[in-house]
Amino acid sequence: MPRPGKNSYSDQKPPYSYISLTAMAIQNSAEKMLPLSDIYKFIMDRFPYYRENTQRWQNSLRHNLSFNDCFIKIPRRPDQPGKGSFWALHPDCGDMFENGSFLRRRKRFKVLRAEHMACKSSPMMHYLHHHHHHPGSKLGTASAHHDHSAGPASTVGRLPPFQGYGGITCAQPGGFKHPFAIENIIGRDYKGVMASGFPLTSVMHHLGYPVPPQLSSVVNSMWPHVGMLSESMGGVPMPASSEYAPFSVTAKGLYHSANGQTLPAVPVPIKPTPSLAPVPGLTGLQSGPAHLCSPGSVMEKSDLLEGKGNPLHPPLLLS
DNA sequence: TCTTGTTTAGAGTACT
DNA sequence: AGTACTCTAAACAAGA
Repeated sequence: MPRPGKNSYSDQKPPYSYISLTAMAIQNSAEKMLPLSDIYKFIMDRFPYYRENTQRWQNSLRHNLSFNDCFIKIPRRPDQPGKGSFWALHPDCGDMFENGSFLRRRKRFKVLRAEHMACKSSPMMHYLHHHHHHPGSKLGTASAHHDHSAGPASTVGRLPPFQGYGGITCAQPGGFKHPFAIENIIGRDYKGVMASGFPLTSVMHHLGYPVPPQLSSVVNSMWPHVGMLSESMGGVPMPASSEYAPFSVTAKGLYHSANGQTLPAVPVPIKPTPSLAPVPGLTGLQSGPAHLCSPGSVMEKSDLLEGKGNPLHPPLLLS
């Protein structure tokens, strides 16, 4: 069996669905929204597999963007010339991949008719609505001394300080953590991992603060093809990895909490390809639900309407 | 013309 | 087994 590492997975299909790849790209962007071409670029940069047969997978990807309610289209402003719209993640789509598999969602995200009108037809209005009524979040309050408006200095300079949905509480009063936020991707045990100082960088990123290179380099070493904290965030430049980080990272120390227990910190395909060998020290995680995203569960829209509380996450404890 | 976006359809696969 | 989800293909329209 080929061992993870050098070029093992370079040309193999990544263990992610197009939906997860797209969400990754969007979530990784500074503004939490990307034009189609940038989504393509992100995927091709990170996954050599997708540098071929572009017509095929790009068609599928476009299909996914249109078909799935978890993606919303945000029109360009008149002063933002360019082709196509921006694509963002629906603020309520929550933990689509909470079962730990990035190949298959637990449940398709579907918006209600009325909301669909607001989000799909006029997503920017939806964004404005949410942003207006939910200007803060638990993440925000956790660092209340920071000026929330001091977001990422709009690296592209083409948009207003659109912070994406990552900081919007929306229907999750406990603090919305997007499934593709690094917190959810690499682990749920905040307390344990916080001890290593790791998710702090993501939180900082969420809040729009520059991240010290020494911190972001840790992140990049764990999830290099995602590059959550890339050069645009002031972190170290992220090489286009030829490996799939979840199976090749050497982050043993970071995956273990203080009591030595191994954390379910990697996205695991339901049916790993033979070459997707488990990382030493992560045995037992490659099969079955990993629950790596959060202990919360995706709620039906009807549940939301019935006011059954936070459907996704308990309040985030940062202390 | 090329890119983007929408829609329909069918096959394959995982989940319940 | 039935259902749900993903992937692929294709046709078509609209806009840059």
